[in-house]
Amino acid sequence: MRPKLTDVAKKAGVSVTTASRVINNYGYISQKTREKVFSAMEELNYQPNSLARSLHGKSTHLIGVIFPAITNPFFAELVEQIEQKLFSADYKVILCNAGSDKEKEREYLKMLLANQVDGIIAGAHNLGIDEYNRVGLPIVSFDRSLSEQIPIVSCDNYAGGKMAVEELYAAGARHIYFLGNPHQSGNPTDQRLKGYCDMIDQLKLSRHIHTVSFSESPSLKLFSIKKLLTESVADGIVCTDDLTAILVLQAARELGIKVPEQLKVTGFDGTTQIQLYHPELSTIVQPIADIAEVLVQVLLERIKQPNEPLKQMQYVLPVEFLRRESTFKI
Amino acid sequence: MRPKLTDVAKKAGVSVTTASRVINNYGYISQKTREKVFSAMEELNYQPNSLARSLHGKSTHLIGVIFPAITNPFFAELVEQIEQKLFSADYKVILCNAGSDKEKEREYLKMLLANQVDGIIAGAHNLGIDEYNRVGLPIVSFDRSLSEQIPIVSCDNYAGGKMAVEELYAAGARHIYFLGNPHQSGNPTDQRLKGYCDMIDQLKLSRHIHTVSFSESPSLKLFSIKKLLTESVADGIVCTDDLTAILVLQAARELGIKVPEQLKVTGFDGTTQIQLYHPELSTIVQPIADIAEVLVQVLLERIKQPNEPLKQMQYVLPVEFLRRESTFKI
DNA sequence: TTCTATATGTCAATCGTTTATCACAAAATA
DNA sequence: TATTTTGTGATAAACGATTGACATATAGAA
Repeated sequence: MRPKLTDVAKKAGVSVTTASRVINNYGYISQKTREKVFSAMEELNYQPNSLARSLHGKSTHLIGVIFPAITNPFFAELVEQIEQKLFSADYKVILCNAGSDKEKEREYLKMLLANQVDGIIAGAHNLGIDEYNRVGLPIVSFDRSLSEQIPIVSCDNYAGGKMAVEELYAAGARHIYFLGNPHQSGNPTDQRLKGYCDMIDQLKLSRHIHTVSFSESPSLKLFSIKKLLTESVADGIVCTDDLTAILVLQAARELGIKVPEQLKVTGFDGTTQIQLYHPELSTIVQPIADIAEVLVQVLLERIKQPNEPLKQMQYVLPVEFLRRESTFKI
Repeated sequence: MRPKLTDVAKKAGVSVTTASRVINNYGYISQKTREKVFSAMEELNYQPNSLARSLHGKSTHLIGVIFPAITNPFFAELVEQIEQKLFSADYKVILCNAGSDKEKEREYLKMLLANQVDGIIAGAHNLGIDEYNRVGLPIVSFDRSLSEQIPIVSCDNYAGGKMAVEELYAAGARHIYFLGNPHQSGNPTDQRLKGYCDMIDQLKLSRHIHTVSFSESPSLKLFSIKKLLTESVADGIVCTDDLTAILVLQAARELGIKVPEQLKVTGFDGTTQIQLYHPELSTIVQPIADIAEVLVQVLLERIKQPNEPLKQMQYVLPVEFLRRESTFKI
């Protein structure tokens, strides 16, 4: 049995009240007693039961963080940043890896409520708006509008889409394809697509929109990309994420298509990992650290002042183009 | 204010006792009341406060999972597997990204205790044995011996080290270098090194052991790898992890060294991600799903029967060699 | 000496939920 | 009709910690 406050008090030779006074630092306490209690805690490896504490209205200092998959380097880096920032603010993370599973996300949401988290950062979006609306807790959403009440943080997906086309065009590509997830309303990828379309139109090129399912297995994805490359006349491809872009590079290599000479490719996300381990890939870089920072700041503000009206509903952070070999001009 | 049991009872027009009976499914309850209570819960979006519940001796069904960094694909995949398996067993994960920070790991350990987790899976090892010993909770360790009482799950690092040398030798390499983290006692990498040494001796080759710090920034790492490649006569390199191996490939490419003609390289870990996005790399594949399975099974057994003596202290899972282009025989 | 700041203890209520005990009634069974 | 089963409610104790009210004691200051 884990030790409790009474055990500490007994060991220190003081009353429970005094022990509690030491721990919670209120009332008059002599230096001597303070030390006695602390060393008793130390000896017993005592940790105040935060469950019991929270019952008293004290906050749990727990934040639920829901994302689709930490094996995706982008989410991994974002979650790690979020975790670090919350940790410095003395909050701890309960990580929910919801996948693309509606039921799992719902389960997790319930669990977070049951565990009295102080707030939620939602990055997985399998559930409908109303389910998030009913939570009755401070929530901040990443990259997707959940409801009127929930602020959204995202990068400038639209500008990213335009930028990618612009760069490919400047590098000489004229048959610029878009390769992304199947359309799903409300999805941030839509903005990237919109950026692509608008810039294509502006340049008086023609649109070529292809989709590969995100959830599809990468080997299948690779297969359909090869099909696309052989059947099309593309000399430029805007991918909606880096992993897809790498598959394109791979497919091109296998088919003997030279990048960037015959084909230019851009990705999206620009994680540190991809930048380091695939230094040949040009990409739209999301400001991951900043996104994390804003998510955390906005959430903590909501937690501290839940009744303040929202200052801002949308936080759109700028993206940057990282020019690497895959879009070099010949 | 979140709704409580009394609110549900009131809304359903029953007593708290009855409501509790419905939720906890005991005693006599008519179908009618059951429905009334459930629909009241539904309407209020009620979740029983798991804090209060746990106070009553019910388990939290929370597991602490401590790892150094989820941005490392190996840990990401392992953690994701663990999370999935725990979820199916109706346990939820509190993720602790401890980095290489002793203090942070300690903080997290405290937090997990305070939150009454049912058990811990420890994959970060900044802390000493005694700190884990004092926890007084079911713990399972990944890849490192923590104490006499704590079972360890790992892959067969020793066999992996031998296997890598064997493969490089078979492919024609005779100057086989070892590239890994600086020595740190108790570290599983030591076993990989030992495997390397034993096999090198057995083949009557000479040992060449080089280290690059794990925590070092990858660009620095890349720099020292280039230095190694230019200054040495290596024709084979055994890397202790895939990421390092990829840097070696990158360095070789930049230096115009042909892989596998002039240099053969093996990695270690063999995550799905690396296999997919770096299909040219030969590597020792750890059975990630199996490791997760064993970690979870052993832990859950400890939780269910904390007093049973441990059946086994070490669970060593087999590794496999994945032969790809980087170790092709010319 | 009297007053007060400091230091500690006792006691009890509280947080939200669970659960045991009693009590009572209606329905089903003998 | 008598008895048992089923269904519900009221009450209170418990989980571990917090906190306020109150009592008491000692030190030093006025």
